[in-house]
Amino acid sequence: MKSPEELTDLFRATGRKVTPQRRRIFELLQGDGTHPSAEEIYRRLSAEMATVSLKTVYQTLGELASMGVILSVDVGTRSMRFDPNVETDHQHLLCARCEAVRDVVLSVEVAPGEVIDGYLVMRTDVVVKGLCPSCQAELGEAAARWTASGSARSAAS
Amino acid sequence: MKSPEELTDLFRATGRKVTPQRRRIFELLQGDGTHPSAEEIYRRLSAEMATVSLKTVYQTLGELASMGVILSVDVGTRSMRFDPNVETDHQHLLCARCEAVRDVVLSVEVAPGEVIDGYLVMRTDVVVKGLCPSCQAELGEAAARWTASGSARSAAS
DNA sequence: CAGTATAGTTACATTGATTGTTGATTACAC
DNA sequence: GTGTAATCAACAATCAATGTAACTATACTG
Repeated sequence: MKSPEELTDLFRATGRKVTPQRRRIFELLQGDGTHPSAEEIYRRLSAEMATVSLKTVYQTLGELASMGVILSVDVGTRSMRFDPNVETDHQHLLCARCEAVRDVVLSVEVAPGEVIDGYLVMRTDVVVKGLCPSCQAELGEAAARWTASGSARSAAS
Repeated sequence: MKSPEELTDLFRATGRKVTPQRRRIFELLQGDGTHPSAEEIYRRLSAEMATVSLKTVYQTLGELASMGVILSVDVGTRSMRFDPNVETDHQHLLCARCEAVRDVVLSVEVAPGEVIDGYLVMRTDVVVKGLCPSCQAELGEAAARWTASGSARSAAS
């Protein structure tokens, strides 16, 4: 992701204003590989700026996403997750238990521009659902059974 | 998907009751390849049974899904889509414009049971986003531009 | 460096999909 | 047929996300 300074310039250059709340959101996202939700960013920001509104967070994240500076990722958890990694093409790993999300590079067999079953392909999104290392550790040998059973309801595709 | 008769037996065998509304939902799902949402099923059902409630539809679809008779599919549209095809392993094609969903068989490079980046894999879901044939036709040569621009907001992964 | 247009902020209301609650109704095993 | 547990319909509630409107602050301008 671009640095907070670069984002500040980019925002001003595109007629946007940079407020303390926005600058802080830029900083919080920098190098964050945990794919936080808007609520999570809001939680962190609220700790320092008691009066920020959730709306401000959604708005800033939305602008960053529409500018292509971050990615808004839908992995089937109820809420959108935000990913500062736009440099490398990648897919996502989702923990079925704790909902941790991690980037993973996979080769995708369907490329944009191709036509498959009559559909003109734009993009292909892959979500690999499994158990993260710490959830495996917490579950112990129950992990194999948990994965076999498909975990929670809603097969999510 | 199992036939309405088989489902009736299966429901009774598992202590569930089969009401006219449920039987009709079984029938509506039979061989439906359009991946209807709960609202869509409700819309169709309401045409014949004016007083059905949306809750009943959600409840019945939820039970069918938890019994493994249908799949509840999350392709990033706001609402869940339901898929009677549980026989063959497949992935999904989503039209970015009209939100039509179609099954597609793709080879997936990550198999359940494997460990990737420390994650114990349970399942891999692929959503190929593009333009369906009729939307391409409606857009004409604008189709290429539309797909290039990524269409609507929210890159959905 | 002050003035001001305009974007951003907050608090609050609203939407849309889905789920919870409850009292009335009904399927179905006996 | 009848009893009783499951299901139903109507309504309220939830959760993520967005819309509204009055107020505030940023960043050009002179």
